[in-house]
Amino acid sequence: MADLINEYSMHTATCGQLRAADDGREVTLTGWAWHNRDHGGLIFIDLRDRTGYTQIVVDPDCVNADDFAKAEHVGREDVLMVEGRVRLRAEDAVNPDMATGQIEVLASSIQVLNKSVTPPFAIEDGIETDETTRMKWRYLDLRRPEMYANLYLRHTVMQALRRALDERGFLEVETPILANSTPEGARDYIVPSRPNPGKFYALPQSPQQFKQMLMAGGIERYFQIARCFRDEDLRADRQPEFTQVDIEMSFVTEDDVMTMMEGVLHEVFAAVGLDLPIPLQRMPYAEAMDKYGCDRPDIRFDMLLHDITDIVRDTGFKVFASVAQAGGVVKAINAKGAGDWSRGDVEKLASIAEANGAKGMAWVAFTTSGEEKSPIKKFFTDEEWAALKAEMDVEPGDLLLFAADEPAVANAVLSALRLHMADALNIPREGHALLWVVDFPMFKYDEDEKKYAAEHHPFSKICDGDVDSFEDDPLAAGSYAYDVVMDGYEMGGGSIRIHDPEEQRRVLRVLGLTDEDIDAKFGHIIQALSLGTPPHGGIALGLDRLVMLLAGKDSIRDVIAFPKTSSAADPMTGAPSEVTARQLKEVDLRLL
RNA sequence: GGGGUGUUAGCUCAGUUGGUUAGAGCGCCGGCCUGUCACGUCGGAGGUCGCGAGUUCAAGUCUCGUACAUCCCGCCA
Repeated sequence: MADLINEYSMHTATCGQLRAADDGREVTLTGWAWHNRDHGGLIFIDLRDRTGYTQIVVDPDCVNADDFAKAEHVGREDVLMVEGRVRLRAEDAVNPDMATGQIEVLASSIQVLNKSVTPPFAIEDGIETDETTRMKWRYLDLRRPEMYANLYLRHTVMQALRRALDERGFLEVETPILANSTPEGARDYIVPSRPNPGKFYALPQSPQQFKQMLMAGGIERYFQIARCFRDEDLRADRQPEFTQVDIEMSFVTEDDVMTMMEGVLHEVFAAVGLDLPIPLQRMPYAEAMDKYGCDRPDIRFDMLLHDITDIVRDTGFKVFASVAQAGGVVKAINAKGAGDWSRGDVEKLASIAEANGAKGMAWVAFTTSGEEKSPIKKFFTDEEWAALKAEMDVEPGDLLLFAADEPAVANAVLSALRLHMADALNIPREGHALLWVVDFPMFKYDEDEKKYAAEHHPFSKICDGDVDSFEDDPLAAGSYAYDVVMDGYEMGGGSIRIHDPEEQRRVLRVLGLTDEDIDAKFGHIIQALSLGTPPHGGIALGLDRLVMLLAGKDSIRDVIAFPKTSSAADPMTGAPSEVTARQLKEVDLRLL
């Protein structure tokens, strides 16, 4: 074994990097047997490592009988060490689709370092194997070149972030994983504390409080590539643990944070070969909601929402008129190119509208042959119809889809339909589009809980013009918060924080906390603010989402080495699992 | 918590109106093969049709329940 280790250290080449210029080199290659083509008297083995693959030629005239016999029985994913000589391929044997296709390695010896049983799925790009199967044998999945490329991309992004932030004077500081439960926000993952029976840590939903304490501690510029935990249901872009690039700065304005972030992102994009034009567009929250129906608009295509409430306020179509007169809104999108869809296909869209809270979905189709097909046209006057067509810029081939409801529902419905129609109509969404969404409201009203909640989080600073009286009309108060949106995803968000202890206390009171709650849960923050915490602000980027989008994937699972399934389980390790009675007793817990 | 889709060979899937012995491609095993690169070719093995009930003379197929996966709504300060 010692000899083998020494031989490993004598590697002279990797499988993916040999070229015609290497002709004649004696090399030692290690890797996995990928494809094996046994021609009886001559055997080809594609040997793969993380850099690519090379064709090994096993000729009985060049290896001993033992090694030839080994080559005959090489199976997929066997781990090999091959010694041999690089040689140019004959002209008609060159493989132009292969990076190393100019050459091959004529083996002089073959060692099998480890046999593999037949793998449960092919180690190839583009496989359509079920994700659970891939996750159960994740180490095999990671051998696939595209998965290595995803992790390499992630690495490149992380290194570029570290470099860019270091150059700007940021200190990388680690904050606790065993933290405190917070009353606001997502459900916590909790961890029992053995020395403190009946008490629990919470895994951090973000390092938010710690990074503010670091500002109180005079660090001034902090960052961390931080693991965050939220015990909420999963999505394609949500895992129970995920990674934030967490950043905080003292003595800054919104503009300072956004400008700094633009510079960092520009360098990150450059590191992966992309040009990110900066400064980024800044869109007020209200405009995003008005035109796109959501606060994370994909601005790579239009199909904007139009407010037609005024046009239909007195129309004979009672659904529209009653919503308009009751203070709701009637909005519409124009899906150009869907005007010839069958009635059945159009009506199937109603299920998307209903999934987002609509009671129904009105539509008008303008066929390319000039017909106007709609169940609602008969209710409109000629003037209303003309105004509608003018507002929606109607041409033959258009399909109008309507939502009439309270603004939040109408926006949600049309936002979902807009994205669906962009997919259905193959509207190009290539490249990347980033923008800032700014001017967020401080509060929203939670109808279920019958109380106010923070739109971003309760540490965001309230706009100067609203700060004296936000208790009177919380929903009217703005905050110095900003999101960075990429390709229709919320890729990051941040704010200038409250540094006045009384303002912080007032905000928490609006959220329904008593002074006792505030002292118990946020006393350390209030106290820090009263002890010379500088004005500060920051941002957190969703690293998984950023890398996912840069990799062109639609799930963050593809850019996380060991992700979890939709039930937050790991099919490979079996986590989560039961613990022993003794373990429970040690932390003073009993299962119900 | 709710809705959609799915679960058949190691992998990806097909399986008609409920009907006899459940198929294909790839992979796997064996034979042949000295220029292939998704090698070719000949042969072979491989199935508790997710699980549990029910209807029926008969269930992969119909009904109910359930588990898991995946997408979405709620949720995610």
